[in-house]
Amino acid sequence: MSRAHRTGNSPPTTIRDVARSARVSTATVSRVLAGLSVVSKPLSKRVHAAARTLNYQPNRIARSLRARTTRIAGVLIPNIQNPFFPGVIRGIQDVLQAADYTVLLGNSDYDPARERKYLDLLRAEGVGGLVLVPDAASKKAYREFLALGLPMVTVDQCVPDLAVDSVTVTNAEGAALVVRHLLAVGHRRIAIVTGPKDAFTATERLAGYRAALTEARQPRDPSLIAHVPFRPEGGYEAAGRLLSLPAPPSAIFATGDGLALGVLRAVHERGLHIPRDVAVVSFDDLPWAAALQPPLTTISQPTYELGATAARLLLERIRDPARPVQRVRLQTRLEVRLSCGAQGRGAMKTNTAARVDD
Amino acid sequence: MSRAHRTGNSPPTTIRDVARSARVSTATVSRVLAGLSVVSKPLSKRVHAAARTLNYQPNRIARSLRARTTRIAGVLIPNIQNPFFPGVIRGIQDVLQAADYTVLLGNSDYDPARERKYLDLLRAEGVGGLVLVPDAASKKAYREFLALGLPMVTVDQCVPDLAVDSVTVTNAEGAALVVRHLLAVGHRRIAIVTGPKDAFTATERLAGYRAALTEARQPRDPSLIAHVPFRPEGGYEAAGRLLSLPAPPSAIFATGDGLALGVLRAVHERGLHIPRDVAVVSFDDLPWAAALQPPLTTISQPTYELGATAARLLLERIRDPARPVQRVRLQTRLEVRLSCGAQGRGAMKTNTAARVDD
DNA sequence: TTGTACGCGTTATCAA
DNA sequence: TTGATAACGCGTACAA
Repeated sequence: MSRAHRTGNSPPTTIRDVARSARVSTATVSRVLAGLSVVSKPLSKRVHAAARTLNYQPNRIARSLRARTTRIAGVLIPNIQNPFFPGVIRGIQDVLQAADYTVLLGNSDYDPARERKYLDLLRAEGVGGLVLVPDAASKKAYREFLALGLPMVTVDQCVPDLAVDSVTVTNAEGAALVVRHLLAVGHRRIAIVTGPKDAFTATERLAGYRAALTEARQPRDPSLIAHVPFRPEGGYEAAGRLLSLPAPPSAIFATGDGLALGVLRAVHERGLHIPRDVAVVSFDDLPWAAALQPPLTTISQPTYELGATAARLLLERIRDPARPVQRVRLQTRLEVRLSCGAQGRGAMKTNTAARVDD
Repeated sequence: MSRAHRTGNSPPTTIRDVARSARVSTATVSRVLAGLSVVSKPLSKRVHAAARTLNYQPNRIARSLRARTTRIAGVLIPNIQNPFFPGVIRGIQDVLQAADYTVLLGNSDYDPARERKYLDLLRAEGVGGLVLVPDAASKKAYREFLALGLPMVTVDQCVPDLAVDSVTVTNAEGAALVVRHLLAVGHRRIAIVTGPKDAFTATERLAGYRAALTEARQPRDPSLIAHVPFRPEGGYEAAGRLLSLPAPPSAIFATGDGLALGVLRAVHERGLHIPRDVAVVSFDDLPWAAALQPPLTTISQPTYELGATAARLLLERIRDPARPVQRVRLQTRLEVRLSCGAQGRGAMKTNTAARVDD
């Protein structure tokens, strides 16, 4: 009696309720609903009917306990507030949800300790797999996770000598595209503001920058290369230094839109005009890049696809843990707008934009 | 033998392993680790030692099955890609994680069907509570969730006649701040671009706009009010219409930075100068607002605190399901920058900025 | 204070 | 083909 009117919520229907209602055993109900085993037509019908009328939903927790794994996938991101990630998360989620997986999201905040803690938590929650934007610092933790036999996929960044599926973009090629375009438009002193030396994307983009310069037989001035944290403040500080150089650059390539925000601030504070006094180009193409004045020329990344692909890789690995490691590269694309000076440098106008677009 | 070298991963240690190692019963282990019941010193010590050396982590799934609830909290957001939400999520996550809760994140995409599905899923995963950015469309689904006795908190938006804890900001007051400032700076034809009529924040901000106009005894021109979807395209379209008016506004108040992005594009496309030809003010103060040229004057919202407060309310409600409903309002703040024409309108310069800042 | 034993809701094994 | 029953790992009556 006291149970009956508890808080007004009736206890959820279990497999036993369905079994009783259909006058079969719980085993039969399970078999019918799993659809694997063969059950006779009449019983099957009765079970389905009972399940429907009782609005039976299998208890995922009990199922997990039994199966020793859940249909939950962990997603571990260094910083949700970086506007690059939401698109990725979205892609991951859409694909996983379609496969009846739920997403458990974590934020490591670029802190190895926090990351570690989250990894443990995910394990404890019994996740069936993990999509991860790795941080160079915690290779050991990843190894442990992998050693447990848990499926794992890396997005955006790679952990060099870890045999794990990964999805990244063509960082070097994208950076080279930028530099080639800048050269074509007439720039000669091109600076690069990139992330920490141990960050995979920072390194690759820097490599692309160098390659493009070499390929054009341009000198490489080390003072035009800045390594800073991947945040607006980093870009601000780096741009400040670069613009104070005796021979300042005529173009600054920020390898991320966050960085570019800081670069822009430094440029504006000095009253410099973009692109007349200095061109600014970036990497990411976040939604606001086109709204800036002048609109920002950037490398566009397929964030959604990055996530969706990672999720697909994860599902495949869950299905077949023994399959060979896959390393997928997604294409980047140069979005030529005005901040690079494509149309603003008088005699130097070129049709690079058209050339690049195709 | 075949089990022994499975995939190289030893089976996780259970409470039984600890019990055996400490030469006590599983019940004692459970009691010691829960710390509720009283256990004698020596046994307690042995248990702790055993647990530590075996690196025992209680299985959360088994625990959930037993407790009929999990230490997972659901978070349901209409759209992660809206840069307003990551800050909120971050706040939620920090607080919940500190309380040993994990966050299960969902994206409804403003689609009631998807939202519905996610709500069901969260229930199936046995979440212990829910933090929700509600969508007017699915009031019924929320009611059901609540009827199940599941703790729930609403952020950013309110569901008017639903008795549920909520955290929102002072939308009307913020909007009024904007309008008063624009009036003080000399604007008379002030347009507002806001969200759909059934969106709580859109309505409140519109109310603030109206109130400020009335309070200053200014006429209200209905053609200066635009309701559009809360996305850049909406802002673009609305601004286009407004600027084509026979008597166009001298200032446009976009009630969200996403909207402002579209407004800005429309203004730029017409070759209009901000703030000389038209002022633009916004709501949210996303990280890039200050990097625009001119820097965007906006109402700043405490996104992180919004999330953190919601999480705290949720924890409190979980602890005490019977406590009275709490509706918390967080303060907004006007960030006066240049897009409003505070310093750009010659004779109309005022010291509003200083007045507002304190 | 400690231990035994049951049940949470499933699925899988074994007999019938 | 179907049903009884034993796990999965934990917490907690209840008994000792």
